[in-house]
Amino acid sequence: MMDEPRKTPTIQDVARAAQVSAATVSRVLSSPERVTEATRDRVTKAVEETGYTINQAARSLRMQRARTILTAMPGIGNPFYSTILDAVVTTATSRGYGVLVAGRLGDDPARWLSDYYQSNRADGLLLFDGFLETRKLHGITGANAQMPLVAAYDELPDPQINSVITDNLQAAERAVRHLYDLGHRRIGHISGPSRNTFPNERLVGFRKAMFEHRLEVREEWIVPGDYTMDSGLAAGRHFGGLAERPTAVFSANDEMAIGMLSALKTVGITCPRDISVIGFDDIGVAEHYAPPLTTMRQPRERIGRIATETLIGLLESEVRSREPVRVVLQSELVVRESTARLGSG
Amino acid sequence: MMDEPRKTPTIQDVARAAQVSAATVSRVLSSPERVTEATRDRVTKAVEETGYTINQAARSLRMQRARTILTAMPGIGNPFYSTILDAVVTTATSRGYGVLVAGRLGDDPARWLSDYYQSNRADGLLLFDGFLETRKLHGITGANAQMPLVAAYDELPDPQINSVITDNLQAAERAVRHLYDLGHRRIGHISGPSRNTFPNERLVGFRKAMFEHRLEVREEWIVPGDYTMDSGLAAGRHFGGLAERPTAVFSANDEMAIGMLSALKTVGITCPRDISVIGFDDIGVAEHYAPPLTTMRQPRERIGRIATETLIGLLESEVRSREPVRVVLQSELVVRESTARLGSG
DNA sequence: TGAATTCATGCAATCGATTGCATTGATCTT
DNA sequence: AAGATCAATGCAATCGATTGCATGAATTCA
Repeated sequence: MMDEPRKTPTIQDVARAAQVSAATVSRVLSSPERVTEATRDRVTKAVEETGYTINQAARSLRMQRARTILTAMPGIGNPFYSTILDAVVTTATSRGYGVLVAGRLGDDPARWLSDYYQSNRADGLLLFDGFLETRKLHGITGANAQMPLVAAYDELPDPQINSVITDNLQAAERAVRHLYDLGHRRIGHISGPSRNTFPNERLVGFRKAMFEHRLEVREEWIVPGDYTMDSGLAAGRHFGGLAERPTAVFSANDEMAIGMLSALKTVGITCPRDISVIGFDDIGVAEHYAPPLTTMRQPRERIGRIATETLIGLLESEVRSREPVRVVLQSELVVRESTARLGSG
Repeated sequence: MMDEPRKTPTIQDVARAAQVSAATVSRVLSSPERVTEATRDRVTKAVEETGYTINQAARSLRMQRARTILTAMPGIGNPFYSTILDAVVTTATSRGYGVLVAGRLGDDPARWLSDYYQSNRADGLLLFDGFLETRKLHGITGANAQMPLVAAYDELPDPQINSVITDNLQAAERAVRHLYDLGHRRIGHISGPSRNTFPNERLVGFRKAMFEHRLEVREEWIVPGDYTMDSGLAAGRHFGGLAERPTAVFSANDEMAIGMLSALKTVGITCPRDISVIGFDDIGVAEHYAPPLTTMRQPRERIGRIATETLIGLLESEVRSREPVRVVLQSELVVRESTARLGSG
């Protein structure tokens, strides 16, 4: 018996083995109830014997659907997004969908992404990249390429597009209230980047909460960041050099909080003795940082799962409803040791 | 002018617009030199006008190649792997390949993965999961499904399969030597998990280095871990409860080092005053942890890039060489503040 | 029992791109 | 000038699965 490289079996091979037509095999696979039990068994057996696997390329071509979703995120290396991606993959896989990951987007992201759709590689898009301008997005949804799309990122997505988001305003208020409740009155903020026209949502929430608590907002206590540890480091240096420092800081994400603490520590300012810090996201290290970080935990796993389910639901429903889907999730305050009662140090 | 949903243009549409046959359009796209400049221009123009994108499903079906690679990793949420994935996506995209991410593997991972291959969804596999047993892997490479495969993970992969790895033995020795040079003689280790038959490589390197430096290896100073922060935490508690503690610890990865420090801090043991720690990988937070972590930096970006290039090279070479490819990269010692000269605290 | 209905299955067209072979016209050779 | 050579292009088969329609057998009903 030669060990020759026999090709992978096709539906025809199965049909021959089961002594039926290819059409019947196809039916057994997709709508078994339409086939007699006897033939069904014969076919099932033949499938097993031949080791048949459906050829997705052929299937996609014929059905005009790839059973694959595309994901786009600003940086997969970022632990925040990678957790979401994990949930996306798990959910999509269990529903029989593949997950493609888009690389760094070039000059024309909309075109780049919709190419995946036009070329029949992906049926829909999960967009986790808030930096992609809404304006450019219209190239994806509008025009001739109507790629189904669910956006899931921090900042307000265009209300016209389906989205799964967390309530940043409310979360920012909770964060500030937590600091307020601990007695802090001089509160600073490291903000995320603002998009073109809109100010950063967490920054807005911060201002709103400060106003509601009748606290003074000092502009020198609001430092713009870009969600990287390095920008947190810069913010830390800024606060460290100030004559009058806030007693507590709300950072728009954990990385920047960590960067800030790292910078402050080098100039002898320790947390929570000299300054309290609350972060955002609850990334993996937050719990084990020194000190363990108080933070607003985003339900990342849920974001990923729900966004995926929403998209797949969209793909599989015949009627495309006009109303965009909007899911708003809440973040959760996780109190650890980086925030302390004022003066307790 | 109606805004009716015109379908995405096919090669036939382009052919009609350019007044040539579909065959010619195809040739302009794949081997332009075989076509007159005049027709080539006409076709190029027609492609632009129609906004034509090649239908990958049809192409895959005809060519029996999907221009897509599959990646499998134990946990995408893990920052170590997500950085690698980032590099993989960037590299693959620039070479015109898509990247599919496999979900959690079920009972029969080999079967599961090779299904992607048989079903013409992926042309090859990048395997970053060392926990997948080599024995099970043979189902992927052997049998009727000869899926091209490049493995890139810590532990010794089967020498028969292509791999991109780092030299763990050497790295472990460097780590121990660093501690030794700082005057440490009582050195402990938090190890990664051992695979069935083989002991963990970094553990082996640790023992080897200890032997070479003629240092005593105390079994109670070697704590098994599983690369999670929680297992580092447990290790920290273990060390904390010991009557005689090591003065320095080599942790098989950064997360466990962080977990350990976090546990030790709660019992008043601080780093580097009371204990020095060197980690492994140089994940993002290592630099900004308190204290900043000394670590063996793995060239994650290179691992991802080289593995991808190797796999694509394999896919595109006509002849499948019998000799497996093996690339061995070196890790780099990054000295920060978690390691200090003995007695300098 | 014969007509009507139902049901399982097969036939063949189709999805869109690629490519071996055939054809055409131009260029070269002697 | 006639045949040989070559380059550019078209024709048509092919990849493998799905599905509307046709067929024939079995079942139901009068």
